[in-house]
Amino acid sequence: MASSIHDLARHLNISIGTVSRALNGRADVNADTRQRVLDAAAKLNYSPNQSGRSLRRGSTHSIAFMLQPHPGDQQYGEPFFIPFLTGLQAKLAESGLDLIVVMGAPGDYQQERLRRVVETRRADAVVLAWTRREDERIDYLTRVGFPFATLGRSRSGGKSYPSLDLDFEKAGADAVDRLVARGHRRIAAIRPSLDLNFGYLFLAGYRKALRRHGIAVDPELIASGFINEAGGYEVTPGVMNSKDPPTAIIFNNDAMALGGCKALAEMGVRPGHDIAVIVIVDTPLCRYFSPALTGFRPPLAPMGRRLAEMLLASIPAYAGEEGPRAIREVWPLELIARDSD
Amino acid sequence: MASSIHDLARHLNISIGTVSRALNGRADVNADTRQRVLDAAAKLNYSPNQSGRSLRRGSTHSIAFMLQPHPGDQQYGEPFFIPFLTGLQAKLAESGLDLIVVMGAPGDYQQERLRRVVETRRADAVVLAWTRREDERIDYLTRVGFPFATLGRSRSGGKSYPSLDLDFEKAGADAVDRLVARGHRRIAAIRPSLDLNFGYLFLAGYRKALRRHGIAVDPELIASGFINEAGGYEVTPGVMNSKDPPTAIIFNNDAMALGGCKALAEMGVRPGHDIAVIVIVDTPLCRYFSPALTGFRPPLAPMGRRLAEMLLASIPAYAGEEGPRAIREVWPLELIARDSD
DNA sequence: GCGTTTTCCGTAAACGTTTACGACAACACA
DNA sequence: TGTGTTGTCGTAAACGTTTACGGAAAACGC
Repeated sequence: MASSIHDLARHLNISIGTVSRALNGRADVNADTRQRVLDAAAKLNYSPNQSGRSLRRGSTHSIAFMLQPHPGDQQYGEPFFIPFLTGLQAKLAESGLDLIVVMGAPGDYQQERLRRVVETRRADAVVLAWTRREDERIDYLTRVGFPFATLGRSRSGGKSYPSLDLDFEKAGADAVDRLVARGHRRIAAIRPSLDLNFGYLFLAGYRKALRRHGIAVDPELIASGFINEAGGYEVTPGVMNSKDPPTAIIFNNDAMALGGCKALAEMGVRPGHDIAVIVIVDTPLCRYFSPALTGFRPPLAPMGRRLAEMLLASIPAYAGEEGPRAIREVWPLELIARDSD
Repeated sequence: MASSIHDLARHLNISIGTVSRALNGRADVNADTRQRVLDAAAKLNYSPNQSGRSLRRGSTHSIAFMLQPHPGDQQYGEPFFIPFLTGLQAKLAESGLDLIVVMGAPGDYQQERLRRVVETRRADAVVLAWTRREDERIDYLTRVGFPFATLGRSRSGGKSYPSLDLDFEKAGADAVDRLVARGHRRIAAIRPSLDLNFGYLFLAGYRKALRRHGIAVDPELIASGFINEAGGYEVTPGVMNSKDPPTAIIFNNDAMALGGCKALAEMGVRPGHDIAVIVIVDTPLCRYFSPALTGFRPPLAPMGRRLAEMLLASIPAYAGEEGPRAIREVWPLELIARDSD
């Protein structure tokens, strides 16, 4: 059914070696025969068998992105990644690479899946997201020497791999600065319960800025929950019912903010009027919420493109003349002022 | 670095044929040697090279899901699919199959990517989502005889392939019934502009129910926009400014509803007070919105599992004794009453 | 004219599996 | 003792590529 390189060779009465060389643009083939091969390939609708090619070349020509629902996030997922993946895909496609997203079951933190991808050599490299402070995936990949890049930083694995992250620490501090400038002194922080590194960084920036303003950090104003609507909803009443309630809340992401605002509404407190709200990782949801939520919008698609570049630059086969190198970048996060603070 | 079947054979002093048979659980191998092979495989951390295996078997042991941002939906994506994919993955994993998600660039409607997957034999079957009324992807796949299943119906391709869909027509009608029972006669419908089949079905149900109640369908109350927040936001003022404005709006999905509610808020009309709102495809967003939006929640994870079963049942190699068959199902959509209508 | 280089192409091995086939031993049965 | 059966294993081919190697013919230098 599908035509192979042998079909082409038979059809043209030449050897398969020549066909392969013609197709792969090698120099030692007559311009004339090359054209004939190309024409025949188009006519017979030939495209190379991926398995045969990978087997021989020892590379799959594809990059894997690990995607996995979090525990406590069974119901819906993270729209965050789609534009990121779009950018990633676009850049990889320019180098003729395919992006495959491998799904895992919720909760098992990818170790199993990751091993499977690596050991069955399903991809030439992987991209990790939602890095943790100490990340066993990173340890594993560096240990076995498998190429990878991360969206987000980690303390694991040294500086040997490319990574791209947003400056959540600065965003946390900026949010505090903005709120303090508007007269707030009681500022709550709501972050994910998992040890995701961006939650940690955000909190570090929050703490630092508070201290800089001479405001004591009050543990009662810091809460953590699942990184979704339910998490924000469950955790917000706790900080509101503290002895000295906050006049402002910073949420780590949009879903938590949505849940939190629901809880606030049920308590009769209106975001933007009775309390200020800022969200760190903002999405279109924030813009279309009422009141529109002030937040920091990540440039996801450009980040995807850039991380693809960085990954490629770290792999000997794709790195340019400068040779392979592990680029690490941290991008600023820009505040978009809206109506909620 | 990675151990092959030859390494195992050398290590155990037996032939590669026997090793392979032992690993694959064939009958003609001594129970004793089988155990030794299994032990050695575990010890040497062996796992089969996917390319070699696919090449020989002629199958990749993986199923592809095509994911692609829509035009006009550049910025963020559709969280809808994550739980669906989780269910799909879980079921496929039980049969030892991998799920790979192949990303495309926004807007090109997958044709190119799909051809690539099929022609390079990257997967044994594909799963399509967001089916259109006439769907060239389906035409293509039936034409070349490549196995597939769809989430959603289509008029293309006859009844030769498995499909699972939700009863959007009934949901549309149910929404109208509910609103009419509560005294509404001016009911607007806001749906996606693309010819996605679920938008079409929803509108058909809406029309039918309206007629059943003796209410004329007013074209001014029907609008279509991009299937995201921006789409709902842009289109809602139009129907509100019609000569005889609606007292109720049915949105096709949560993102459009969010954008629409934003537009309503800016016009000073409050969902749940001044106007009734129902959304057809509801997500956690609807629950945590204020007011909580009445909607129809799709059981996404079970749908994923079921579609995997149906796909497997349609492929000779995986179908049971009944032989391959194309199961088609339409599931009911259950209304969850909340505060917005 | 001869020797040397260049151009182009065919041959065959290799990548890691799976599997049809046959070989051999052990055993059963007459 | 001969014949057939059963259990276990090795051999080798095959899947579709890529590529090192060598060879034939053409082109070139003198």
